[in-house]
This record gives sequence, structure tokens and C-alpha cells, in this order.
Amino acid sequence: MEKIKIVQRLKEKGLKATSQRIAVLQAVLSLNHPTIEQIITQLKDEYPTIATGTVYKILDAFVENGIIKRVQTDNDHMRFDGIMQLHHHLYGKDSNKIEDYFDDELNNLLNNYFSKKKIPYFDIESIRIHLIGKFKR
Amino acid sequence: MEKIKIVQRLKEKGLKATSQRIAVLQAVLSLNHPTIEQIITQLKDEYPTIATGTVYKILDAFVENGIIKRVQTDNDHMRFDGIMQLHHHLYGKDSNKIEDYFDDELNNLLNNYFSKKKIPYFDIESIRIHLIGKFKR
DNA sequence: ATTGCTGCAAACTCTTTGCAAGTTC
DNA sequence: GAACTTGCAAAGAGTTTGCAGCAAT
Repeated sequence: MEKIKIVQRLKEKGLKATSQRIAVLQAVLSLNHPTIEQIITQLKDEYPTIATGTVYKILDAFVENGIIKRVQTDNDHMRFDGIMQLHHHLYGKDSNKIEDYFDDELNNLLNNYFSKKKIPYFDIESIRIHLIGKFKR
Repeated sequence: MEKIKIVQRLKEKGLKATSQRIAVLQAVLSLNHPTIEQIITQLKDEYPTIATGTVYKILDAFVENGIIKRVQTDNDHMRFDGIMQLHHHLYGKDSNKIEDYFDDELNNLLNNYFSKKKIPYFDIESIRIHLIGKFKR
């Protein structure tokens, strides 16, 4: 994504477009569900002075403002996802890999299903599928 | 669950049925996706001498042996689930609540769907739905 | 008796916080 | 210039580890 769009994405939410934020958002978008560590590693080349605490603060601000999302994991460290469009995830059982999975047919199927079968005590806002299995080589 | 079945569940996996393990498993089964803290709180009454590190070790052993599962969360602390039967989860958006959701009709629908629509580079072993929304009061 | 488990406390790792100095609008 | 953001370093929280003593089989 070009820098101009990144800046836009920040300003839309009322966040100041500092060079650190731009770099962090670029990193999240270019990496695949990265941990903080991976983000910092990626940044250090072009931005060796960035502070760990700053990266945490930036990512928190992004999540709060709906610019990125946290990825759910069993346990390991925080991971982030810059794709805000509805999608699902493939979780590699042995590898630590998480891949995006887009499937509108599936989304329709599920929306249909849950529009008929209501859960009495719960209002669904979004539906996410976790497909757990193995990536083929 | 009665104590005898708990002991069975441990011995089946080759784990010694210590009183600490029995108490931890009972706690996980009686609580709703508890954190470690909740488990320890529950245990302290009847078992005030149990050590935090021991609880961590016990839970790890349980997960490794398929006696319980970890629950995925955005970020907060480890949570555990003693129900091994296939089921899904409702995540309260504001509350921190996670509830179980059983739905065989849904399971069939999804199994059907994915038996037709293969993902070329991925072998699905299990499908879990996360329904994110709000619990009605 | 053997093997495995617990309790404890110290060590680790990741994450959060506070504040002065620096930037953006 | 006002308001916000960064860097830094220290503190916090949760989790892991090692080992001597203890318990289960």
C-alpha cells in the first residue's frame, strides 16, 4: 500500500501520521499475522531507533481505532492482522503458521444459517471460522 | 463428574492421579473457560497449599495429553476448556464471557461444505466457529 | 523401589507505564 | 502553540524452570 493511503488511513481516525506509525502500519500490512517481535525486526532496518514501548503503544492505538485487529491464538504472543475485510483463518497445527481464508460463499451460507437459527440469548455481530489442520508441502 | 471418572481420565493417559491433579481437573470442569487465576481461587478453599507453578505444570500436562484444551483469546491470559466434544464458542464483545455452543446441524452443514469445497494446500482437521457478539440480559 | 510429581523461589519474557523531550497539525 | 507522540528505562504481570523432598504405582 502506498504511503499516501497509509497516511489517509491514520488521519481518518484522528491519529497523527508520525513516521513511526506509518512504518508500523506498513510492516503489519506486509507481514503475515506478525508478532511484535517480527514487526520490530522488520522495522529495525529502516528505523533503527524505534522503541519497543512505542511499537506497543502504536499497535494498541491501531486496534482501538479499528485500523488493525488482534489475531486470536492459543497462547503465544500477540499477533496482528491488517486486513479488515471479513475473512477467516487457517491455523497450521504443527507449524505456527496462520493464513487468511476468504470465502464469500461460506459467508453467505453461514449468514443464512444464522438468520434462520437464532441463538436466543446472543446477538451475533460477526462469524469467524478457524480451520485447524495441516498445510501441504 | 465423579472422582472415579476423573481418576480414570488421568490414568488412561498414563498420568499419576495425584490429589492436585484431581482437584485441578475438577476445577476446570466446573468452571466456565477459566483462567489460571480462577482455577487457583477455586482450589484454595479445599486445597490451600497448592503452588502456582504446580497448577501451570498440571494444566500443561493435561493439554499435552488431550485431557483439556486451551481456549483461544485475543490476548488476555490462558484459558482452558474441559469439554473435548466438538463445539464452538460465543465470545461476548464487551464482557469477557465465553460460552460453549453446540450445534450438530451446523457441524453437518460445514462438513458437507468443506467436503465439496476443498482448500488445495490445506488439510482440515477441525472446524471451529467463533461467534462474536453480545449476550442479551 | 522406582518413577514421576509437587512446592518453592528465583529467573524470564512479554507488556505496560510515567514522564521529559520532540513532532504534528 | 496546543495537543499529541516518542524514547527510555523501570516496573508489572504472567509464566517457566530447577531441584530437593514427597507421593503414587
